[in-house]
Parts: sequence; structure tokens; C-alpha cells
Amino acid sequence: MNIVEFSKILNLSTGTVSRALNDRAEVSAETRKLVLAKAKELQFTRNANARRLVTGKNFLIRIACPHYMHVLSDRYLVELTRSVEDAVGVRGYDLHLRLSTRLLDHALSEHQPADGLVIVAAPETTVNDILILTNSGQVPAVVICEEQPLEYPKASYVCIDTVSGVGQAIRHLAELGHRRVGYVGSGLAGSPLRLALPRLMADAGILWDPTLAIEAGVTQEQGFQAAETILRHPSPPTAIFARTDVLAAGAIQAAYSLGLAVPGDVSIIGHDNIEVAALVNPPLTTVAIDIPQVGRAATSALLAMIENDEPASVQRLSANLIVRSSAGPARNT
Amino acid sequence: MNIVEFSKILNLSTGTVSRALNDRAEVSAETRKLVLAKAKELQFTRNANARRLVTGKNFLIRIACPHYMHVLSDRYLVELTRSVEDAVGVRGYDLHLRLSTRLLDHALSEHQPADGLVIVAAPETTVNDILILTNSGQVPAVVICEEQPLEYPKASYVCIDTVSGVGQAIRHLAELGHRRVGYVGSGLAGSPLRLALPRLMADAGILWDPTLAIEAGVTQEQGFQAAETILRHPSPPTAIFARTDVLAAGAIQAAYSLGLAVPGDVSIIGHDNIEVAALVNPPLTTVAIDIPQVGRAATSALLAMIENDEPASVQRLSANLIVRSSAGPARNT
DNA sequence: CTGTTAGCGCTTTCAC
DNA sequence: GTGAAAGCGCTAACAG
Repeated sequence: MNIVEFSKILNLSTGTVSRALNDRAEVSAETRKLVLAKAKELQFTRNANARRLVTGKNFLIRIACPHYMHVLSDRYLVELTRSVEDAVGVRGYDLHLRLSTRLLDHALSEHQPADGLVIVAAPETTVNDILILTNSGQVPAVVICEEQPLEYPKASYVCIDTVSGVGQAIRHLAELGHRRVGYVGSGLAGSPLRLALPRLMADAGILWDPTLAIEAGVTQEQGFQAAETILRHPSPPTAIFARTDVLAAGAIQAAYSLGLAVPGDVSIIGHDNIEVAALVNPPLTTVAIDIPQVGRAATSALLAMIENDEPASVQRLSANLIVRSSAGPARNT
Repeated sequence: MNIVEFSKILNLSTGTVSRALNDRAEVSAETRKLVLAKAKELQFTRNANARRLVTGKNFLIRIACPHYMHVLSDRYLVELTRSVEDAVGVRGYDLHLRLSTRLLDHALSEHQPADGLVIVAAPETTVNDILILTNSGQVPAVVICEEQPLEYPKASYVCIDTVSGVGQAIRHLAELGHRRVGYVGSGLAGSPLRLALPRLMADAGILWDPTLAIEAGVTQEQGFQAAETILRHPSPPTAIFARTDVLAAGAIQAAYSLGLAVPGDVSIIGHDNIEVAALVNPPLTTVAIDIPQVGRAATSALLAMIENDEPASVQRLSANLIVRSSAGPARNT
């Protein structure tokens, strides 16, 4: 059934019905009620393509992840997608996930254009990638990234403030009485977080000892070896902060292999809250992003640009500490 | 620019241009070449919504995962989505991932309808869910499921044959000389795989001892305890097959805690090939699905139904053994 | 092989 | 507040 047949049943013109369905002010309250009731009763839904054609709107948001394999984790991506889907859904938009890395192919093809774009950036995502995805800035975009916006001011940003999240972890350790804390990094010596670490520790009253910090890598095995080295230090720390949960899992094994109890002898805190974090023994205290919050923030920024022509904005969201049981009071020395 | 302006530039009618763009036979080879070249040069792309309106096609496949939280893992979902996206992309379709569990809301709303549906079923997905998703069978669908098709013959199925994958694992153990093999299950005593296990072992010349089989659950801790019990059996097995990699990881820890080497004293094989499978120490030999293959199979079945009106089909895809290093030769007894 | 034209189903002026 | 009618950009008959 299309809108003209439906209008005939109601003895109304298509114009009036259309206005009622679009919740326009010019239509009388009772007509609107009638139309809505009948539409539900007869299960009448408008043809989406005709609406899109005539309005020039697509009612479609795309979430693109050009380097999805380097994004925190699949869980992150799936949960983020789901939260954005829910958030845009209540505003009448569909959400279309695009994983493909063949950016250019798609940008030039005749796929359905989107009204807005959520770009999940990885460390290697560049301004050029954004330019391609947005068709040179034609489509409003919000970029989800770590720490700092990229050099592309036309987009909105939701920045994940890992520094302050890690600050919470460091303070948590300080409150538990730790004064010497080791660090197992993921190999990014120049990252903002890595740079901020000495200050974070100092602010919490913890000694920053560079010989207690190792840039390990990404695997559990690398975490194991780095932690082993740190724990064999002549003056070992009572706690270790690891840049990722995988590294933290390796660090826990290293402690065990040296006959140390966790958290009895050494406390360990991870980062990311990946699925295994809760499966590890003991369950990992870790720093995590509130993913649904990120999704909501991105959605509201994007829809503000699309529907209200608001300018690009920058939001900062903090990661937060999730306390489980891998960190406890410092052992007395 | 729209097709009439574009046609004027070429001094052709919109009809001819449209035919050329749609790769119709009635247009001359050189005209087609000219049109295509000019379109690329001027970056002309047709309005997708107008095409959709007039053709009645949506050029859209939806992949729905009504119980996504109970599906094997996020990696599975993301990789599957990506492989389907690539496969339908070359045929001119967009792919729309729908995670939302609010099935009915969406089915009745005015979101863009899809030409076909890929349904990723979880154990709790019912025929009724499929009915809702397909709008009572209005839209062609392919269901990806374990072992057996559901009682809904209008859909095509891609069934993951875990039984034969596990058969490979059992045979692998047999070839390594194992004659007594324990089993750590995930709590589904009546599953097809569980039912087939005694036969699988017998066929491989391995003794099936029910006292060596425990339905553990889903956590690593449960895997630990089940494996501990099995390994303390008065006549312990030389190998253990665990229903999931998480259970297998627990089993490895149990072996270590009893002072047993893996695979020196006991071999362990998992199932699923989740990310941590390769991170575990030793890296886990496991039974895995070739996800891109599943995606391609689902896509070809679906597009055959949509474009060639082919009847619903049922495909079975086997899981396969991935040999790493957690299984080795049986210890001599 | 190419041109002409009537819609696809909806929204939105413009009258009333 | 409602009705009539003109398109949105494209495809697919139908002529030629």
C-alpha cells in the first residue's frame, strides 16, 4: 500500500496524510491522531526510498573503521556500534557499519550516501583517510580517537582521555600504599600517555624510576618477560601498571613464575577491560572506557551538526578505573 | 549533477546513458565506453535513492544478530561481517549490520528495507525470531547456525559442522599415539557434538571413558577444576579435548598446577580459535571455523535466491583443526 | 541502437 | 487546516 491508497481509505489528501505522518504543526490534532492510529492498524509504512529521494535526506549514519584490525578490540567495535545504532535509531536513522579498508573504491561508487559519518580512528588513521571517507568534507563527521583531535577542524571529535584514566589507576595504587610502581608499555615510547606517566606518578606521590619502565610490545609473552625483568630488579616495585590487559596477563604469569602472589606480593593493573580481563586469575583491575557513553557522545555531536547546523565540537571522555582483585595493599617492606 | 545534465554534456538521451550505466546489451559498445569514461572523468554518480525508488530494489543486505551477545565471540561477528561486506560489495550491494535486540521495533518502523537477510543464529534463536526478522518470510534469508537447520524451510542455511572438525582433532590425537582422552565440556550434555563424541573417539581407536568426561561450564576457572579432576583420575588420560578455548586455557593451568608439562605430559586441544588461543602458553592447538568461507557461502546462497530465484539451500561447512603446539606425542606409559 | 515519455511514492509549495 | 499538483532523479516501456 502506498500513501495515495492509504489517503483514500482515510478520505484525506496525500498532502494532509504526509503532514500528519511527519508531525507537522499545520495539521489539526485530531486528524493527526486519526492518521497515526489508522497507519498502525493497517500497518502502513511509507516507502523509504521515495522519502529519501524527495527530501534529499538518507536517514543513514555510517560508522567507518578504516583500520579496524588495529582498534582496541572487537568487543570495543561491536559495543560501540551497538550503542551508536541505538542512539541514532531513536532519532530515525539507520546505522551502517563499514569495515572495508578499500576506502577509495567505496567513496567513488554508487553505494548509498550517508547523512553523517562516525569514524573510529586507530593510531595510524590520517587526515587523508578522513578526507576520503567524508568525500573531501562533503559529509559531516565525528571522529573517535585517543587523546588529541587530528589536524582536520571540520570534523567533531570524541577524544578518549586515557591519561586521566590511568591517573585514577595510579592514585588507586598510591592509596593502597604503593610507592614504587613499574610500567610495562606497548612499545609506543612517544605516546601522550607515556609522556604523562612520570608526572602522573609524581602527583600521586609515587617514585618514577625509569629503570622500572619497559616498552614491551603487544603479546602476553612480551608482558611476561618485561614483568620478569622488572620484578628481578634489585629494588623491585610493589605494583606494576601494564598498558594493556594482555600485557597485564603476562605480568601476572611472570609474578607466579617467580613465586610471587598477586596481589599479595605484587599488585597489577591493566588497561582496556578486554573480555579476558575478568577471566584472568585473579580478575584484573583495569582502566576502561565507557563505550556506550562514547557512542552517545559521538551521536549527539554528529546529529547536532546534521540537524542543527552546529559547528564541529570537541568532547573529552575519561577512561575509568574498574576495581577487581589484582591490586591490593602494598606489602610492607 | 543528475543524469539529464550529464546526458546533455554527452549529447545523448537519458535513456541511452541509463542503459550504458546499467550495462545493458542494447547499447553499442562504443557508446557504453564513452559514457563510462565521461562518468569517471566528471565523477558522475547516479542518485541511489531514485534508482531504488524506480527499480524497487534496495541494493542492501542486512546482517542481523538477534542474540549477538551469545554468539561465539566478537571477533567471529566482526570477521563474518567483513567477509560478507566484501562478498556482497562486488555484487553492488551495501551491507547493514543490525545488532539491536529490539527486533519488533525495527520490523515495524520505516527503516530502509533490505533485499536479503543474513541471520547469525545463536543457540537460543528461534523460528519466531526469524519470522519477525524476515517480516513473515517476505525477505529472502540465509541463516548461519551450528549443526542443524531450524524448522523454517523458506530460509537457506549455512551450518557449521563442528562434529567433523572435532573429529579431526580426535584423529590428530590418535595419530600422536593418544589412547585415553579426557573431555571438558561447556555444559551442553545433549548437544549433537557431545552425543557424537563417543563414536568419534571409537572411530579413531581411542577409548571413550565416561569418567574422563566432565561438563564444566564456560569460565576458565571451571575448565581448571574439571581438568584437575580428570588429571587426578586413577588412570589419567594423556590428552584432553576442551569444548572451548577458554576451558582449554583453564585446563593448561590445571596441568601446570599439578606439575605436568604441556604437551610433554598431557596434550590439550581447544575449540573456537579465539584470539587468546594463540597467546596462551603453549599456543593452543584448536578447532576453528574458516569465517570468510562462511561469509562467502552465506552470500552466494542469498544472492542466488534474490537474483536468480533459486530455492532455499542447505550448505554444511566443516570446522578445521589448527595445529599449534599444545598437543604432542603421547607420553609412553 | 537511440530518443521520448510515463511513471515510481513521496513531500511541498501554492491556492483555497 | 486541507486539497491539488508539481516535481525529486531515475528506469523501462514504447517508438522509431
